[in-house]
Amino acid sequence: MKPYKPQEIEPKWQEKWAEKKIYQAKDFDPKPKFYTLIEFPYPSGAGLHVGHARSWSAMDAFSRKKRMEGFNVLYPIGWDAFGLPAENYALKMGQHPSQTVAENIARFKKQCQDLGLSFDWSREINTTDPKYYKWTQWIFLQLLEKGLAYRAKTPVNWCPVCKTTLADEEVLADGLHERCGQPTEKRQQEQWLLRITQYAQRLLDDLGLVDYSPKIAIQQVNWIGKKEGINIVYEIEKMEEKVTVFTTRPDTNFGATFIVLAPEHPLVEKIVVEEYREKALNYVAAAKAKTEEERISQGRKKTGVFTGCYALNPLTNLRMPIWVSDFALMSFGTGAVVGVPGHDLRDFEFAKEFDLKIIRVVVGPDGDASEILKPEQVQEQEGEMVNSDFLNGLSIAVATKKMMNYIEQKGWGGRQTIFHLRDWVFSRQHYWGEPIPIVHCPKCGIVPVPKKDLPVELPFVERYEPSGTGESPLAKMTDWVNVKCPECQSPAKRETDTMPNWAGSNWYFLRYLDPDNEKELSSLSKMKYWMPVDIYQGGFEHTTLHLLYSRFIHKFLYDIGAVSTSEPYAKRRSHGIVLGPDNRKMSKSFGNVVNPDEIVLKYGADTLRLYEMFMGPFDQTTAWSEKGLQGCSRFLNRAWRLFQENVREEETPGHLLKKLHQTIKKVTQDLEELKFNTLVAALMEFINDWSDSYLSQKDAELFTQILAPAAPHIAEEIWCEVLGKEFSIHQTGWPQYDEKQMIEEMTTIIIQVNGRVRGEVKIKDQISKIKNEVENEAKTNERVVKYLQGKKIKKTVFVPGRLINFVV
RNA sequence: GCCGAGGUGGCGAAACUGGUAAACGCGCGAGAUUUAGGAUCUCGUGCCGCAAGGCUUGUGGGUUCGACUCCCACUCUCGGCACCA
Repeated sequence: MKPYKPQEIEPKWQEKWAEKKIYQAKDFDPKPKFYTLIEFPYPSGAGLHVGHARSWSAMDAFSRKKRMEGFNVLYPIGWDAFGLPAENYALKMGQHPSQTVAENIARFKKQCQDLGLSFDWSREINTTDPKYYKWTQWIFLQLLEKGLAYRAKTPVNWCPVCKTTLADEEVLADGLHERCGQPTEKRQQEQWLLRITQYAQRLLDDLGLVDYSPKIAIQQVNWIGKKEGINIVYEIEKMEEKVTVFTTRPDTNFGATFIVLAPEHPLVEKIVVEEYREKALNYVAAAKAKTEEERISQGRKKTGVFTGCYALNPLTNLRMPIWVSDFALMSFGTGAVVGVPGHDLRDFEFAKEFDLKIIRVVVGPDGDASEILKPEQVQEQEGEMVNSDFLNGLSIAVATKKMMNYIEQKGWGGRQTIFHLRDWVFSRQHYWGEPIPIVHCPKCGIVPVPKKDLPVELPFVERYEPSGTGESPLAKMTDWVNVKCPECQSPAKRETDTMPNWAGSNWYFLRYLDPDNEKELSSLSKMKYWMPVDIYQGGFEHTTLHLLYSRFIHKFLYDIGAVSTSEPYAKRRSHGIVLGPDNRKMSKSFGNVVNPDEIVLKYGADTLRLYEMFMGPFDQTTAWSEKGLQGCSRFLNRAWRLFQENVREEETPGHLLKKLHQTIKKVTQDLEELKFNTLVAALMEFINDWSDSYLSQKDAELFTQILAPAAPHIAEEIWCEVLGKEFSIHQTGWPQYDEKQMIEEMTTIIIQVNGRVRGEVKIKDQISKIKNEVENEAKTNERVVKYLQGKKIKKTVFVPGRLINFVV
């Protein structure tokens, strides 16, 4: 028998697959299309990660099955090569990013090919290719033209290590930069922003049109953070000015006792009375100077200053002191809060700190109607209104509606919907990104580069370290920066900020459809054929980053008629990450990184692919185990041997034929549902049965076919070299299972007494469905008899073909 | 605090619409083969017990003839969000 040598057979078939171009997708093919998308990688210096290998080989198996089922499958890949990590890596290597990126791409590509992934390489794209980013820039100009890109001086997140601004989505909950892990700061800086907020409602609503796994959809809903409330305008005593607050709980307004303004609120300056002025302005200055980190480190301890003015609560005629405190955020609502200390814990803490009046207007389910003195008494959620005139006795929900109507009728305010989602900070002060195609002219102002002059190519610079001054390194390139204004021809300067790394990934899946198009980002007819993406597989960490951004951009492109669908991805699933053998995140510093190259060299790509699918549920985080890998290697070796020794020129025995059809069914279903772990288990179960038996040539072919998606090389080798079939197995059809072959002639019926298993009986399948027959059989069962002796059977529960339960 | 996911053998995990809990793999034990190791093959392997039998899906309760699965309460772990009005 020939030994199984993956190191010999794998490269052989990889070459032949490439030569025969069997994985190329065909535009406009009459077969039904299927577009499988994986997140294209950033080609890091570390090379392919076993995490990449996991999701790509699983989706490869999925795509291979789709192809065999007769779909015209598009499974493409490209490179997301702009951005901070690429720049940082190049700096570390002392090379230009264009060089390191090219090297890294070459390595990644080789690694993908060594894994035998069925990507359509004819459609490979690279976001740093000027022919590609021409269209990234074109999209920016379209956004500008439609007023969705604008410049503003806003507080932005700043990473002092990477020396650049960041989007909110790039800053983690504890204020750390998601890429480098260092603390970020807030800075005021003139920035390009994109009005993603204008699409907030549609991004929310249209989640109903797509099939995203619930946790992805829910996280997007939370991030968009729609809140419906009301803006209430209060008169300020002895002043012209009025103060507007946003609240979702107007029902508690009979309990409102004070107002708090954010330190940045423009009203502070105007209304603060002389006596308190100095103290207040000092507080404002101090609050503005605080970093995020400092604010967080103070915890919930409330600080603040009084302005000396009072707003009037029209419901109660109560004079509500107006305070300034940094717990009110200028970036949320109107930057002003009405304090209801009895029914909001934060307001309570503030009132306690500064000895402000507390009124109870809700009695909770505990019935406590006493004066509110302790935080535990603050009833925020449920209860019945009290001390609230026309609201008394109503539930919170009813009272809220009633009060909203009342306020609107009285003309004190109007309903307002707000979102947590912020506009997207879209400029970075770095070299390695798409130049923003803008010219700043002293006469004409902001002038877009004419579309015929795109792309604005990134100039080659020797020194591209970030300056840290808030200016992009491109600013030093005077030759490049100084241009004539496209409008008036007078001397002007180019925009030197570049786009964030998310820019190129907003629309890359459209470019795969038409990678060489020089006239448009992708042709409408090709989009009409291929779009939407049928399944998009990626990391959960991109839910509120890339996934949300690209939906926004796609909707915009749809609105201007540049794409054919309103949503880019029909279905989205995420996968779990692969941890190191020590159960920690793989990282150089832990020394627990597993390199796929070494695994391929030692065990072969098929073993690696199989193990990555087998290691655990696809959407769940799992630790790497070399032992588990060996189990998969053994499986392939056993299968290899069985194909050589246990295939006969005879009909397959009945029990094994039945198992084969059951396995075909299981593999078919599991692949469709992305249950890769149980699909591999099913294949293993089958060969365990096969090892005591034999298959006919015809049935051995069927098994090879269902093995092919998961282990494509060994399947091809067996197909062509052992079974003597024609190249290629991956272009054959998908086996159909035959329900008739799966029928069992004998069924095991479980016998229970009082719900406890007391015995079992094997009987003919037809008989197992007849109650009387089974009951007689069961009552005389040797093991069961003693449990029934001397007892009276009160009830008999019979599940046809499954079990019988005597209740005594 | 809020939102989400999860807790099953020594380990990774299975279990359809409520119907034999632990499939498959790892590990472990015994044996075969081998000069030895490794590899391979065979058998065994949830826990307690010599056995009969009993116990077992984070904890406590409930519904049911029957619960990993459904309901209620609690608890722990992980992911996300958070002075968000």
